[in-house]
Parts: sequence; C-alpha cells; structure tokens
Amino acid sequence: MKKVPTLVDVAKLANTSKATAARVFSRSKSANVKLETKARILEAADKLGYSPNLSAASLRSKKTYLIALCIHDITNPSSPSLIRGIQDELAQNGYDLVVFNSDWDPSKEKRNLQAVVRNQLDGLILQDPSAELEVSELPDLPSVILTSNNVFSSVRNTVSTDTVGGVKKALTYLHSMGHERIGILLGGSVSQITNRKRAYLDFYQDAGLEVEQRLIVDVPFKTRASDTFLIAKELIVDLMRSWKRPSAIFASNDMLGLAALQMAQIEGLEVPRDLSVVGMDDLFSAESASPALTSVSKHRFEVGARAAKNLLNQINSDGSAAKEVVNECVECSLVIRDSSGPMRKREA
Amino acid sequence: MKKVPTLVDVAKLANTSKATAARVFSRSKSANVKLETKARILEAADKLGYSPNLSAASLRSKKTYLIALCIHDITNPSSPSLIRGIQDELAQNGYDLVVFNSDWDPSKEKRNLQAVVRNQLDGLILQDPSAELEVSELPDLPSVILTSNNVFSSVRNTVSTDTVGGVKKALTYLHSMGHERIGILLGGSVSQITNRKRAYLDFYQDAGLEVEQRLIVDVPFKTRASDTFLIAKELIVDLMRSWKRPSAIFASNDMLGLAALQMAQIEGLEVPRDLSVVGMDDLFSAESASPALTSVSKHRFEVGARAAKNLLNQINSDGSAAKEVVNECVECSLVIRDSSGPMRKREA
DNA sequence: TCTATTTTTGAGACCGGTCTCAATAAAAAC
DNA sequence: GTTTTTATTGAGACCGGTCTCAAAAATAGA
Repeated sequence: MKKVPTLVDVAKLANTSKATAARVFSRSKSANVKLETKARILEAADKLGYSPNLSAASLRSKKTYLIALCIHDITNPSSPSLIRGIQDELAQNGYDLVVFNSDWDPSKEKRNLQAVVRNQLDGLILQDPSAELEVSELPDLPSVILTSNNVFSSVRNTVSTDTVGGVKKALTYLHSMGHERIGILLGGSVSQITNRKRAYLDFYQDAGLEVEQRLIVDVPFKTRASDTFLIAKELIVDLMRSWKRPSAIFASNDMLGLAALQMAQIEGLEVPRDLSVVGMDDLFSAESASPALTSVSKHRFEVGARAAKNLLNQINSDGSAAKEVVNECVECSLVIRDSSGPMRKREA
Repeated sequence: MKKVPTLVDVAKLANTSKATAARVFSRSKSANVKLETKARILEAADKLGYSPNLSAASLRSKKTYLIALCIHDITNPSSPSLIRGIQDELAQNGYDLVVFNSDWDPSKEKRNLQAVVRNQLDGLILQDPSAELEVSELPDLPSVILTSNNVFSSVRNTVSTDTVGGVKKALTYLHSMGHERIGILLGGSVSQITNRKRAYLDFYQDAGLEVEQRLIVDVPFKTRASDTFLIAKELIVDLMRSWKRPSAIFASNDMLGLAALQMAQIEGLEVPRDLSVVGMDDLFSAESASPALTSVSKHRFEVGARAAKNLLNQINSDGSAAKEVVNECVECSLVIRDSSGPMRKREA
C-alpha cells in the first residue's frame, strides 16, 4: 500500500511551493498562477496521481461542498423526483448530496440534524419538520424547509407546495364534469389531512353544495406503504358499497387513488363510466395505471430544484446580504388522464 | 456570530487536557476515562454546546463515516428500496450515505468516482459499472459492486441478482399454467437484454418448445421513463394485434408489465382471462396495479442490505484479513397476484 | 532607465481534531 | 510497605490542505 501523494509532493516535483500548487486546485478562487507554472503543477499532479484531500481542505475553509437532505423516507414514491431536482441543481455547482431518513421519528430527526452539523455540511434541506422540533434546535446553517405548514416560515427560507390549491383544482375539475357528490380519501400526516380536509370543506361551501360526512374518509397512516394500502382498500370498499356511493373520488395521494382504482375493478365498477377517480402526486404509477390515473402534480422535481437554488443562493451570499427570509410556493397542476370523466346518472 | 466551541474550549472548561477530552468523543476507541472526568467533560461540552468537527477528525483519522452510492438514476423506481436497504444497515453502524447519479453516462460515472476519493469517503457501492470503466479506474477503497455481469467479480466484492433464475421462475410458472406461447418484453441496458433473452431461449429449449422470434420484443431504452413507456405501448399493441397473439407476456421489468396491462385494457383483453402478464421488480406499482401485477421480486432492499453489510465487513477488517473477494448472489422470487392465471383456449 | 503597479510566488501560521508515547495515579500483588 | 501492574492523563507532533502577508518578478508608466 503506497502512500497517497499530497500537495507537497506535487509541489516538490513541480519545483514550486505548496502555496502555489494549492492555488491550482483550490476551487474558491482561481487565483493568479502563471500558465506555465500551472501546467508544470498539473503535470506533476498527473504523474503522481494526486487527488486533493477534501477533509483537509474543509477543515480550514469550512466548506465541505456537501448538502444534507433530511426526508422522512426515501422509499416514499414522491421522494426520488424531489431528490433528483435537488441533485441536478447541486451537481451543476459542484455540490453533492447526503440523504438522511427520519421515518417520521422526531428523535431520529434530531439525530440526523446533529450528524449534519458534525459533518460540517454546507447546507440543509429539511422536509416537513416534526412538530416536536423547536426553532432553536435548527442548526445554524443555510437551510431551506420544505413544508406545507408554515411554522418556520418566518425564520427560515421555505419552499412549499400549494396543496390546498391543488385539492381545489381537482375538485373544481370534477365539479365541472357534473360531479356533486365527491368522496375524498385523506391520508398522510395529521397536518396534511387537516389541510386537505379544510380545502375540501371550503370548496363545498363555495360551491354551495352540501357536505356529507360519509364521503370523507380518513385513512390511518402506517409507515409501511403496503399496510396503508390494505387498510385503504377496505375503507374504499365500504364507501363504494354504501347505498348511495359517490360518483367521483378524490384521493389525496396517488397510492389511495390506485387503491380506489383497484377496488373499483374488483367491485365491478367501470372507471370512469361508473366512477371518476383523481389522485394526487402524479407518480409514474399514476401514468402507468389502468386506466391511467388523473392526478394533481405537485411538481416534486421543480420543488427540489427551487429548494436547491434557494439554498445555493444563501450559501453564496456569504452572509453579506442581510439575509431576508424567502418563502416560495409551487403551484400544483392537474394532469387529466383516463380515470375521470363526466358524471353519468346511475341506472335506478 | 459567536465562535463555535472546540475541543480545547471544552477541555479548558472541564479543566483537563485536549487529549482526555478527545477520548470522550472519539468513536474509534472508547478509551479509558475515569467516570468522573468524563462526566465533567460532558457537562462542559453541554454547557458550551460543543459538537465535534468531523472534518478535523477525518483529516487525521482517515475516516469520514460516509459511504458513496453510485447509481444510474435515483428516479428509477427500484432505486429507493435499494437505497433504504443500504441506509438501514449503515445507520446502525453510524455511517451516512452520499448518493451519486451517473445517468448511464460513463464520463459522469468517472467524475463521480473522483468525487468519492476527493471526499475521502470510506466505502463505495457501485451499481452496474459501465463497460468503459477499467478495473484500474476503480478507486482503491473498500467497495461492493452491484451487477449482473461479472466483469469485476474477480477483483472486487459483488452482490448480484440472479435475474436469469428469476426469468426462468416466471417462465416455469407460466408454462405450468399451460402457457406455451409466451411473449417476452425486453428492456433496460444491453447486457440486461442479452442476459434475459438468453434465459428465455434456454428455457424454451429445455422445455422442448419452439421459439417464435415474433414473440421476442426489444424495447429500446430511453433515459426518461415516460418515453420508454410510450414506445413500449406501441410495440405491445403490435404484439397483441398480431394474428396469433401469445397467451401470456413476461415483461423483464414492471414498467413494461404495466404497459402491457394498460394496453390489454385498451385492446379489450381481459387479464388474466385472455392474457396473463408477469412483470419483474415487484415495485409498489405492481401491487397497486389493476389487476395487481404478478411479478418477480429482485429483493432490492435485501440486495442493498447485503451490499452494505459486506462493505462494512471490509471496512472493519482493517486490511488485516487477506481480503478474499466475496461474490454474493440474491435469488429472485415470484410474487403471484391477479394478472396471471391458467391458459385458456381462445374462441375460434 | 527608473519608479509605480500589478502579478506571481513563498513562508509559515492555522484549522480542530487524532495519535503516540511517556508520565502520573490508582489498584493489585507480594 | 513495597513493588508490579493497570488505568488515566497530558504534551505535542501530525493530518493536508487554506489563508494571510510580504517578498520577488513582471509589466506598465514616465
């Protein structure tokens, strides 16, 4: 096991000083180095197979060029595109991404945040912090919070998704197709559920329709998607078998929407003739479902990209700018596919 | 902006030396520190809000407790469970994960590998290295390669998936259900396609059945899943409309299986009565499809966990063990759902 | 040609831990 | 009460870069 060459080795071989050699590799400032010298140094580095040691660099420079992403669960189907949005933006700027899962466990979440500061990561993107997390526990570094609730929005930059608007878009669409009795499947975290239920109730009020509590279904959250899926299916069957079933179902996430599709098929309901189904998230699963599921896109990729951009701005403003808090919001949009259509009178 | 406290600050406050204080926080060896001293130091650290600087630590100790995962695309639906398998194993051992995407681009792949060594990451899990990658370009650090082709298997540890066995399991099952004319949809990388085509041909030979080239469909690979999906659907329609369509379709990945399901519905074929469909990957999309898609599970979570375990073993064997190359293989298994069933004679 | 600038370069402190090794304190053995 | 043995502690070099500051070299200006 031969010794790994260092900058001094390179400098020695190139017959310059460590400082000059450093300037060639330093990414903070492409300082003035005579072209000829630079060439000599690069040649030496190449000959030795030199590779800068970022641990050493970051010790002094306080920069690791690593960003933390703290999410609940990478296994959640909407995570990948979010991550990709972040990564693509970061990669363009020479940053890499460390991904942490909290599994909705506040203590894990805190542990992750500690790891973030120990590792000297340069920035943090934090998904939907748990209610237990105090403002004071947020590490003191550039950060962007992805959230629908706005607890931290006055103290940290946020990128939020207009889910309420998204829900209303879906309902407006269904209503415009003649549906008046729309079932809603609510899932996810408590705050998500309340948010969306509120949107639903608001919509019904504004539309002058009467709310039927029977049509509002809360699907209890389980960490394992398959478990939620199973429970959801039972609840959906109940809804479908009730003496007066809705003519349309809005599912607050695609998993629930797919469950509805599956149950409709099993129950012998033809979608969208007998039942319209609209989901939310616009996962690939929605596109590939049979029939393809109409869904509200939350533009997770875009959200990720915006968050990353925002974060990089903070990092590059090196504290000079008086750090005004920025709160961005990404609109949802409706992707109409084959699972939804005009309301039809049921045969008696 | 107040100064971040360091170990010397803690030591000073606790009235000990830097060295002793270090021992309390060092994770390499929970060295002997008198309980009382330790308490004093921890108290001081707590009072100051001290947090160890891992950049500094790793400069000296050569350990970052970070692992690199180089995959093609995190957006690939089978990535998340793989990642989760890795992360869960790593987290138990205090390691975190940095995720890189190559987008199947060899130059990006190389750039990522360089970043891995620059960042002094402690280990590497590399998915399916491109053919362009020379053995000599693999960074010299503990690593595990996830691959179906075995180019590196003699020089590095690998965890592979027995996809050939998986394909045969699916075909054997379909054959046992009476299907003799089974269409196969091949997708993914070139090596994946050839692998699976070979498995298919072998199976047909062993079963004494006659191969019809018409039933073998290559779906060209596109980086964007939706694009592949679209192309796949066209090819599938062709297959379904041919004068003598197969009674079953085996799709070499779930996306293609879902495409088949979708087209079957559009073409008015009832699954599984008129057509059995079996996919591969066992994504959540398979479980949530209508009808639920029978699929070959590649146990990605398990693969990830095995890879991580293997990697940690290498790391902890601190070069003492004579580093024997370990090649593991994970078997596939068939998850039977509602999209497959016994062959039925077609009505004339 | 000589001075004023601007560019390049080098010396060496510094970042905040870890690690080695010897010194000291405590416990065990004689 | 000593002598051993073992547990704890402290000093200070060290990791491999970055950063500051001044010196040296090159270029421009007069």
